[in-house]
Amino acid sequence: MRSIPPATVSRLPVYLRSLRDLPERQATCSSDQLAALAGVNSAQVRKDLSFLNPAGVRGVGYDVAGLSDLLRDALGLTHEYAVAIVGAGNLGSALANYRGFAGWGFEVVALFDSDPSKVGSEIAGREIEPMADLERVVADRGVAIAIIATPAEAAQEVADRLVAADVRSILNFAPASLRVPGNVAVRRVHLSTELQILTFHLKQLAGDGG
Amino acid sequence: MRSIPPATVSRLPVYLRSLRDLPERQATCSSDQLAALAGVNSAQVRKDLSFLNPAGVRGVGYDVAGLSDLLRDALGLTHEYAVAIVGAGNLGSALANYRGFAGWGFEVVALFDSDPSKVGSEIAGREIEPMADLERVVADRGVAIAIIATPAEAAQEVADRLVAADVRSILNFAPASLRVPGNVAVRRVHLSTELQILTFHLKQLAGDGG
DNA sequence: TAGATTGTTAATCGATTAACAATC
DNA sequence: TAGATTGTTAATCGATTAACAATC
Repeated sequence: MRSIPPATVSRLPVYLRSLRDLPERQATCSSDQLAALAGVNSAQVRKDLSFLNPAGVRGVGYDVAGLSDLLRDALGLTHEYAVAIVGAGNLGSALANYRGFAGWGFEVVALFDSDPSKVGSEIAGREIEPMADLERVVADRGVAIAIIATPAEAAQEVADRLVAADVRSILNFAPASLRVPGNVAVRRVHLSTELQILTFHLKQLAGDGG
Repeated sequence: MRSIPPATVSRLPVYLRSLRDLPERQATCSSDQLAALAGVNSAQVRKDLSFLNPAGVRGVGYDVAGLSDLLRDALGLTHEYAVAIVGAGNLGSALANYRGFAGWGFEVVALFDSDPSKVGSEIAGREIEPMADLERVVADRGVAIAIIATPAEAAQEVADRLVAADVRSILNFAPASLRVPGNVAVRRVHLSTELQILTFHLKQLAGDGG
C-alpha cells in the first residue's frame, strides 16, 4: 500500500461516518454520493480511496460493507484502544462521559487529576486517580491514547510524562503547543482558537470594516 | 489590507496565545522566538504577520503589545460575542462550564435542549431553555455564534434554524457534515475523528503491519 | 558601520480537481 | 453495445519555506 498523505488520512474518518448515512439497503455507492455526504469533491473521494487499493469497481461504485472494512483497517480500528484522560475538570469530565467514543472501540480506562480533593470521587463510573499513579496505570492498563484536558500550564509536563510512559498518541485540549518527539502524534483541539477563527469570519461579513 | 488566506487565519490565534508565553518584561520578540512558541517555521510567522501590514520593525522584531492588538483586531476580538449552545448533554454542559471562553470575550448567553425534562434546570448558572425558544432568544440576545452539541441526527435541522435566525458562525461538535449557505462559517470539532486519526498513527508505528 | 531581523521574492512542495482512458 | 463510474494523469491551485535585499 502506498503511503497515505496526511490530508487523506484526516478525511478517512469522515468517509467512514458518511457510509452510515446511506439509505439502509444500499449495497453500493458512488464517489458522487459519498462526496455529497462528506461535503467534498468527488474526485477527492476517488483519489483518497484509491490509496486503499482496489476499493471500488469501475462502472459500479464502492461496495458499502467492503469499503467500511477497508477504512476501518486503514485507520487501525480493528481492535480496542485504552484511553486515559488527564485532567478531570469540566472538559475532562465531559469527555469521560462522552458516549460517542465507545462505538469506535475507544474505552476510557483512567481519569487523572492533580487536585487531591477530586481524587477518589467518581465520574462516569470511574474513580479519579492521582497524577502520581500515571506511569503505573498507563503501563498496567495498556493505555495507547491520552487526552490532555489540563490547564495550559500543566500540559507540557503531562505530555513529557506520557511520552516517557510510552504513550505515542495524544489528543491535546489544553491551549498550549506541545513539544514531543517525532514518533509521537499529537492532535490539538483548541476551543477558543476555533471560536476566534469564527470571529474573523464574522468580521469579514461585517464588511471588513470592524 | 490584503485578504488573509485561510491557513494564515487559523494560525493567528496561535500567535496571539503564544505572546502570553513570553517572559513577562519582554517588549519585543522575533519571528524565531514566536515560531518556537507556536511550533511553526519562522518564515511562516513572518509571512503570516506580514498580512497584518507593518507589524514588525526590521532589525528589531515585533512589539509584543502592538502585535497583540493587531492580532486581536484582525480576528475581530475587539468586542464581546454572545454565544448560544444547542444541546445540553455532557458536551454542551461542559462547554457551558468552560472558563476558557470568557477571557477572549465570548459569553455564553443561552443553552438549549430538546429534552423537556432538562428544560428549566440550571447549568453553570444558566437555565436550560426549550428548542422552541431558539429563534426568539437568538434575536433578543444578539447571538453571533452558535455551538452545536446535539446528536448527529439533530444537527442539520438545528443548523437550518440557526441560519434562518441569522446566525452566521457555527461551531459543530456533532458528528455530521452540515450543509449551510456560503456566507455561514462552520468549524467542526469531531472528537471521534481526532481519535481515529491518532489510531492511524499508532498503526503506522506498529510497523504498517496490523 | 556591523549585526540583527523583517518583509518579500521565488522555489519548492503538497493538495485539489478536471478530464479521460480503463473497465465493469 | 451503451451507460456508468472508477482509478489515474496532468493541470491547477495554494501553502510552505529558503534565501536575501531592505532597513532598523
